[in-house]
Amino acid sequence: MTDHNPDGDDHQGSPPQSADVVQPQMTMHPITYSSMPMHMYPFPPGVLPAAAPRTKRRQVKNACTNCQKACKKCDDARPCLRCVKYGIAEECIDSQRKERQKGVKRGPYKKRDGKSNSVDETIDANGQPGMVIPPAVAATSATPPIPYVAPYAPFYGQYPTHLHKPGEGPVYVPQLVYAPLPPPHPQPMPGHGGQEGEAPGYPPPPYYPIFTPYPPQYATPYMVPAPRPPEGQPIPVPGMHPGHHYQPYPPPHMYQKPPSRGPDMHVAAQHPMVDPRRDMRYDGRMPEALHHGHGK
DNA sequence: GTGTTCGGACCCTCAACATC
DNA sequence: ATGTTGAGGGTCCGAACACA
Repeated sequence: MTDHNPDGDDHQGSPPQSADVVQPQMTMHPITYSSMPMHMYPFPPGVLPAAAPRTKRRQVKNACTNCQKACKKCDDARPCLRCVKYGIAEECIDSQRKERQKGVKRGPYKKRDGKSNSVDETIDANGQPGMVIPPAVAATSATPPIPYVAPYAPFYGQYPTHLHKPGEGPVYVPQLVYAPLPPPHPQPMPGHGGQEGEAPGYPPPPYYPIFTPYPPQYATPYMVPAPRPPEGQPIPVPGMHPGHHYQPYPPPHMYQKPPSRGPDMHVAAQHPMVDPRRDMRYDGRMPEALHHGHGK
């Protein structure tokens, strides 16, 4: 509608692929916030707004036929994560979309009350320009959600915007955001630093996505506030490097196990840093029986 | 406990419409 | 030309169910 996503079809820099296993032709798997419903963003406790507004979920532009049939989350890559997971990568093709019908007459528009819809301004909380409030955010709430409001964020992170168009590079704006969890077993990632064409999607150990979408309750123990930069110093544009934001990794027992339910959750158990509902990983199991015809 | 199905809420796209 | 509106049509969450 009038809303737009603050997070785009972001293609974050990604950890190096491990080509041998699941991704014969690795394409980018936007496993980051693009595949992460915004209501799942990791807020540390105590910082989470009392009544955290439900945030929008992201959708891919075009789901593959398999995901479409199964009504499951797809992603932009082909093969998509889900198809890869179920070993049907070769069947992972874009579904056909109907042509939008034209010539549909519409009645006159209602005027918005109060008229002027000039919402988003690039004025930050200090009254300084530079803090870009994504249109959707600004337009949908009188008080912008936390990630965009505070002059200084409790945590620094990177929030890919949706302001770029296909063909353009993603636009990253330093945002007031909470840092993601680190991987449980940090390992040197060869050539890491966000490589193009990489698939953060299914990193067999030791590779893990930098962004690990976790529900808040599972994402708290090690998140620490990023230090406020010294006076006069610019707010650092955070990289996706855990070292910017985290305390040392906790022992595995400190991880809470996500609620187990459904097949995807099973995968999670093997990859504790993964919220499988948002971000499945290949586990070599057979594909589910894809039901046919949803009749919608 | 794990895997599948699917209703329906949610989201995106984009043509029609409105305003400058 | 540019901005806004809002409906069409797609995505996928999450509850319910089935199965091992």
